[in-house]
Amino acid sequence: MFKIKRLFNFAAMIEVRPMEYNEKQLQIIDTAERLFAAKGFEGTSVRDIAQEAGINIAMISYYFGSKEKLIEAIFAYRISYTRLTIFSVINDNDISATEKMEKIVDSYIDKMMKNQCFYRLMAQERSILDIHNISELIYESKSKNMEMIKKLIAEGQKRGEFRKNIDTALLMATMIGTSNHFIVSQDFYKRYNNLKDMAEEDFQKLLKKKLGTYLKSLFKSILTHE
Amino acid sequence: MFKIKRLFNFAAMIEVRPMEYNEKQLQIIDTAERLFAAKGFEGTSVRDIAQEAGINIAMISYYFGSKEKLIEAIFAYRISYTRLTIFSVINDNDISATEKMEKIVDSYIDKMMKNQCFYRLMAQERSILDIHNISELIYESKSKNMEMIKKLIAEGQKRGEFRKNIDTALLMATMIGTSNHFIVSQDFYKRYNNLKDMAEEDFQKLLKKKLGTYLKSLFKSILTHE
Amino acid sequence: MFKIKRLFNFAAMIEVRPMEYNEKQLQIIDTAERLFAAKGFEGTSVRDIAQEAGINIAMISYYFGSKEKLIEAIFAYRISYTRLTIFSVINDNDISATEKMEKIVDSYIDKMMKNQCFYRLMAQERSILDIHNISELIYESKSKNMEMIKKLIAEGQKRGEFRKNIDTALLMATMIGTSNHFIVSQDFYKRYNNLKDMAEEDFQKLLKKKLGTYLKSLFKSILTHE
Amino acid sequence: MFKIKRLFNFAAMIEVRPMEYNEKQLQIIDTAERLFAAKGFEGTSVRDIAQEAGINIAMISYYFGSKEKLIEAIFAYRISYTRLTIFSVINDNDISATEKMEKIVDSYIDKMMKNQCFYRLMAQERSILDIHNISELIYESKSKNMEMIKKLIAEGQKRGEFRKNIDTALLMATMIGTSNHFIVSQDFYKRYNNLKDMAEEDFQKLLKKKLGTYLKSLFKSILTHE
DNA sequence: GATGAATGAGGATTCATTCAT
DNA sequence: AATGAATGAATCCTCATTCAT
Repeated sequence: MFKIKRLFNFAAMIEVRPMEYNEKQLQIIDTAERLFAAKGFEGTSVRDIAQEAGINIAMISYYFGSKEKLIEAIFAYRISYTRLTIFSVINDNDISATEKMEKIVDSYIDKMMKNQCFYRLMAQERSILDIHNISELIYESKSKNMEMIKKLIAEGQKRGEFRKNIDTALLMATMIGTSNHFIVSQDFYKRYNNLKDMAEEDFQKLLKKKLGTYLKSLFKSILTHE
Repeated sequence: MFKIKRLFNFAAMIEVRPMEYNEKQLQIIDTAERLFAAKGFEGTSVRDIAQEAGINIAMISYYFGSKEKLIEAIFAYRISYTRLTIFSVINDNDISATEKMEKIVDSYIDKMMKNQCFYRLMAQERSILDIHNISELIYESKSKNMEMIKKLIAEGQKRGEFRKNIDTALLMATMIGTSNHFIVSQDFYKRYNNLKDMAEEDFQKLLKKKLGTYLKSLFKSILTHE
Repeated sequence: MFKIKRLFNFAAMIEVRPMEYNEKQLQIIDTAERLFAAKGFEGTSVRDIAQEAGINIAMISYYFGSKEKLIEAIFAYRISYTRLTIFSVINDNDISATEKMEKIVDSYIDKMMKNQCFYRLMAQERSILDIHNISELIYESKSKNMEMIKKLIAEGQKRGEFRKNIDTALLMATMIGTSNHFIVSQDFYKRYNNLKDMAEEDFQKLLKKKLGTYLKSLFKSILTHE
Repeated sequence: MFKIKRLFNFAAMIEVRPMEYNEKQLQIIDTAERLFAAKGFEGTSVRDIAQEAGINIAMISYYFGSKEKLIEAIFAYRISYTRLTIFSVINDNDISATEKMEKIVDSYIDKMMKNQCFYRLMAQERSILDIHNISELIYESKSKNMEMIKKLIAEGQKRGEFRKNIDTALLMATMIGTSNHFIVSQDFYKRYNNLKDMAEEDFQKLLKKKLGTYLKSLFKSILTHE
C-alpha cells in the first residue's frame, strides 16, 4: 500500500518519485519531524504528535505501523528528494566543475535552511545510528552522493580546475559539518552577536548568505590551492 | 556536597578545578555518557545505566538527584576540563599564532577522539537544546572559547601571519562541525572504504591523522590566503 | 468529558445534577472510596484499587488523570448529592421548623449510615485538609449548608419554636461530630457492649436508631430550652 | 529498653508513669506528631521527620525500631497522660457530680486545645484503625474512661443531680465528636466569620471559650432535663 | 476507513530500612 | 551510641500499541 520496502531503484533513478502520502499523512510527517527535532525521538510521544497535528492517536499506528516506522518514513521521504538536485547539477553540461560545485553548495545550504528541522533530526540520528533502521538509508544516500561528488571532482581535475589529492570524505564532512554546526548553533550566534531584535526572516537570510559565501570561498580554496 | 552552583570563576580561571566525584559516581558518569551517546537521553533508562554500571538503580537518584541532573553533571564535568587546554596554548609566548592555531586544532581533535561519546552526546543535545539546563553551560563555554580564538586571530593579524576579514564563528563551525561529522560518520567511512578488517586502534589513528592533517591545512588556507 | 470545571451553579442550584460517570468509573469511585476510608489516601496504592475493582491499573489515570484527581472526583461526586436533601426539606412549607430540623437530622444520619466510607474518608481529609484540592469544595458545601440551617433557625425563632442565641456552628459541630464519632467508634461500641454476635444489619439498625433518637432529643433540648 | 509491651498495669494504675524518653526522642515524637497530623501517617516520610527534627534519618529506626513503632509510641505517650486527669477529678470528694462533669469537660477541651496535632492525628487513625497496632491502646483507654464516666453518672443520679436513662456512649460521642469537629473545622470557622485578621492566640482563646460554654451548657441540658 | 477505549510493559523516583563503621 | 551510604521494593504514571466497533 503506502509502504515502500526498497527505496531507490538504481535503474530507474531518474524517475525515482517520492512516495505519495495523503494530506493527513503529510501533516503527521511534518509535525513529527518538528517535534522529533525539538525533543528527540524518544522524548516525543505519539500523543504529542497526535495532539499537535490534531489527529487521533491511533492514526499514527494506523498510517505508519508504528512510531519507529514513522521516523523511517520521515527519513525516506526527505532523503528521496535530496538526490535529484545534485543529480541534475552534475549532469548539466553547460557549466564548469567549479560552477557545479558552487551550485551544489548553494543547493545544499538552501535545502538545509528550508528543512532545518529535518537536518537537526538527522544530526541526532547520526549519533544514535543503528537503533532505528535509518543507517542503511543514510548509507545509501551518502554513498550515492559521494560517488557523484567524486565524479565531479575527477571531472574538475581532468579539466585542470581542481588540484590533485582531494579527500572527498573530508570535503563532504566540511560542507555538511560546517553547515550543520552553524545552523544548529544559530541561537548561540544570535545571542553572542546581540541580534535578538533582528527579524527572524532577516536573521535567516543573514545566516544563509554568510554561510554560502564562506563555504564557497572555502571550497575554492580547498579545491584549487596547492 | 558534589553539587556545583557556579561552574567557572573568572578571577580564578586558571585554578578552576573540576568538581570531585568518588569512584562510583565517575563510573555512573562514564556509563551514562556512553549510553546517552549511543541511545539518546530519553532512549536510555536509568535501569540501563544502573545495570551497565553494575550499581543499584536508586544510586543514580541518590548521587545525582535525577536523570536530568545526571546529564547536567556530565556536561558540567566534561566542559570544565576543556578550557584549560586552549587557555594554556593561547598564553604560550614562545610560539607563533600559526603554531598556536595548529596546537589548538590538534588538541581539539585529540580531546574529541578521546571523548567521542561525549561529543556525540553534545551533538544530540545541541539540537534538543534548552530542554535540559545545559544550553547555558554550553553558551558560557562557547563564548569563552570564542573570545580566546578571537584574541589569537587578532594577534596573528597584528603579526602579519593571518589575513584580514576572518569570521571566527564560521572558523569554529568548520573546526567543530567537520571534526564532529567526520567522527560521527566513521562507520560510513569504514564501510565505504572497506576498512572493516582494520584493527579498531589503527582505524582510530588513521581517522585522527587524516583529520588533523586536513584541518590544519584547511586552517592555514583560511587564515592566510587572500 | 467527565471533567467538571465548576461544581455548583448558584442560579441553577435546584437543577444541579451530579456529573455522569460510566459503570467502570463508578466502580473505581466506590472501590477507591472504601479503600481510602480503610487505609488512608496515601496508604492506598492505585494497584490496590485496580486489583480490588478488577480493572487495569492504567485505567485510573486514564479515567481520572491521577490518584489525586480521583479523590477530588470522589468528593465532588458525593458532595454534589448532599445539598439537594437539605434544600428540599427547608423549602417544605407544610411542616414546622422543629419538624424540619428533625427531618434534617434524620436525613443526615441516614445519608451517613449509607455512606460510612465516605464520611470516614471525609473525617480523615478534614484533618489533612489543603493537601488535596478538596478544602474549597468542602468550604463551599459547608457554608451553603450553614446558610440554610441559619435560615431555618431564624424561621423557628420567628415562629417562637426555637429560643434565641443559638450558635449554628456549634450546633452543626454537634450533629456532624457526634454522628461521625459514634459511627467511627462503632467497633469500640460493639466490643464494649459485647454485641459481636449480633447480625451486622441489626447492629447498624441499632446504631441508627440510638443515634437518631439521641440527636433529635438533643436538638430539641438545644433549640428550645432556655 | 525503651520498648513497652504492655502499657497499662491495672493494679498499678495510680502509679502509671509515662515512659521516659530522652530529649532527642521527644523531639522526634513532637515533630512526627505534627507532620502525621498535617499530612497523614503514610503521607509523611521518615525523611520529612528527620529533616524537620534536624536529626539523622537512621535515628528513627534506631530509637523507635520503625515508622510504625514510632506512631505507636506517640499514641502510647500521649494517651498515658490523659487518664490521670479524669481520675483525679473523679476521686475529688469535695465537689458535686455536676461540677465534676464540668471539670472533665473543661479538662478535655483544655487538653485537646493544647494537643491539637495529636487529636487531629487520632481523628485520622480512628478511621484507619487496626492498621497500626493502636486500636487496642485506644480501646483500653476508652473503656477505662467510659467506666469512670459511668461511675460519675451513677453517682450524679444517686445524688439526684442527673436524670435517669443517660447513654454514656452517646454522651462521650457528643463531647469528643463536637470538640473534635469544631477544632478540626476551625479554618472553616475563621474564614466563614471573617476572622482572618484576629491574632492566632486570641482566636484560639475564642474557640476554647465558645466551645467550653457550649459544651457545659449542653451537658447540663442532657444530664438534667427530662 | 477511522477511532475511542483499553492495557501490559516499562518509565523515573521515593520509600523505610539496614549495615558497616 | 550514632550515622552516612546504600538498597530492594514499591510508588504513581506514561508509554506505544491494539482491538472492537
